[in-house]
Amino acid sequence: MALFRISYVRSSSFRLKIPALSTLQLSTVSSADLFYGHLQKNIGNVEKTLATVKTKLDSGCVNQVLHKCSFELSQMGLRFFIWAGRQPNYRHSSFMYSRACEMIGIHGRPGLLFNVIEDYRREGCLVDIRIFKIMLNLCKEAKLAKEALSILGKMPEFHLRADTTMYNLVIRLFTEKGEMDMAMELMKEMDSVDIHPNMITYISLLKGFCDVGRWEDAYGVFEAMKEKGCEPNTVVYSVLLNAASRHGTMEKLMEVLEEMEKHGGTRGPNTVTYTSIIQRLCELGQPQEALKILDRMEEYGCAPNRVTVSSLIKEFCKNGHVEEAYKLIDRVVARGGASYGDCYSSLVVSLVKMKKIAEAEELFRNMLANGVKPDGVACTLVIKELCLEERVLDGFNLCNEVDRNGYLSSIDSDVYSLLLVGLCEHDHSVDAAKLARLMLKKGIRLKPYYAESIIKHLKKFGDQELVMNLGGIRNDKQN
DNA sequence: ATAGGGTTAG
Repeated sequence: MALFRISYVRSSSFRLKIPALSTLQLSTVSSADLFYGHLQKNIGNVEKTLATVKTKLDSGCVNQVLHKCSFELSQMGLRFFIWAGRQPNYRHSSFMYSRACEMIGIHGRPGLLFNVIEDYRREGCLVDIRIFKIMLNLCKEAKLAKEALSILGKMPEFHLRADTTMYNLVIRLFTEKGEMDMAMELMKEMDSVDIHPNMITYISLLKGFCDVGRWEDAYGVFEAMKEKGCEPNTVVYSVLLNAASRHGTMEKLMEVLEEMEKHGGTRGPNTVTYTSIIQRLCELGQPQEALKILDRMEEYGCAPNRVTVSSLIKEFCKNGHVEEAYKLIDRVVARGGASYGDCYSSLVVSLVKMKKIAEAEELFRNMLANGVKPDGVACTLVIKELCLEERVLDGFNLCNEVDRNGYLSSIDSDVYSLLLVGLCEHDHSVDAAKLARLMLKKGIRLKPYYAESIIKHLKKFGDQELVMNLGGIRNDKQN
C-alpha cells in the first residue's frame, strides 16, 4: 500500500517518537510539499501558483507547511498562512493562529507583517479586507497592540476601511495592556469616521478602566454609551459589579445588584453575575454571606452551575468543612442546577488540591461504585496523583474501573502515557502490555515525551509486535 | 462580551 510506503522513508528515531500516524496525515504530506515547493521558488504573486495545487486544505496541511517554512522562509510562511485563511471551505481556528504565531515567529519579528504588505503592493496583488483581518488576528494572538494599530493605518492606502470588529480587536489589545488612553482615542477615531462603537467596544473600555482603577473614566464610558442609545445590559452591570467587589464596598455592590433584580430583563442578573459575587465573598472568607447570595440567586430564578458550586466547595474544603460541601451539593442537585457528577467532581478536585488524597480517592471510588460519572479533571487529577505517589498499579486499576463503567472518554490522553511509563519502570510487564493494547484499541497516542522510554521497556519485555504497533508502524517483513 | 478547575489534534 502506498500509504505505508511513505512511512518507511522516515528515520528510525522519528518513527519511534511519532506513533499512529493517521492515513489523513499521511495523505496530506504531499500537498504540503507541493505548497512548500511553490513558496521556495519565490516568484512574484505566489498566491496564483498556490491556487493551482488542487487539494483540500486542512489544519494538518497548514501546520506542516508552516513548519517547513519556519526554518528559513518565515515571510513566505506568513504569506501562505494569509492565503490559506482566505480559501473557501477553510477557516483558521484560534489554535492555528497561535501555532502560526509561534512557527512564523511573529512576536520576535512583527516587521514580517509589513514586509508582506509591501510585497502585495509591489507585486500588484489584490488586497482585500480579509487579508487585514487575518493579520489583525495574528496580532491578537501575539498580543501586539502597536503593530495592530499600524496595520489598521495601512488600510486606507489600499482604499479599504476598517469595520467595528477590527477596531474592537485593536481596542481590546490596548485595554489588555492597560493603555486606556490609546483605547479611548481609538474609540473617538471610530466616531469621527462614522464607524459606530457597539456593545463590545463599550464593554472592553469599561472593563479596561475598571481593571486599572479609573472609576471616573469607567463611569464616563457608562454614561457615554447611554447617550449614544446603547442601553447597558447584564454584562455591563456585571463588569461594574465585579469592579465594585474588588475595589469598592460590598454595600454599593448590593445596591447595584438590587437595581439589576428590580429592572430585570436585559439588565437582570444572570448566573455569571451571581457567581462572581459568590466567588468574591468566598475569597474574602465569608462563605456564610456567599450562601445568602446563593439563596437570593435561586429566589430570583437563576440556577447555580458547576462554576458557582465549585467556588463554594473550594472555600468549604479550605476550612475543613467537607460536610458543608456535601450538604450544598445535595441542595443544588435537588434544585436541578447541576448534576452529582459535576459537583462531586469539583469536590474531588478540591480535595486533591488540599492534598487530602485519601478522602479524594474514597469519594472518587464511591462515585464509580454508585454510577456517578466523574468529569475529565477529576479522573485525570486522581490518577495523576496516584502515579505521583508511586501507586501506579492503583492508578492503573482505577483507570480500568473507569473504563468498565464506560467513562473512558473522561480520562485525559496524557494520563495513559504517564501510567504506561510508570508500569514499565516498575516492571509490571503484563499490565503494561494490557494498557498498551487498550491504548491501541482506543487510538490513544503515546505522549512524545515518554515514548522513547516506554518503547525501550516494551522491547525489553520482548513484545516486538506491540512495540511496532505503538510506534505506529505495521510489523512488516520489509521493515 | 461578564465567572472558571485542566484541555482536545492540528
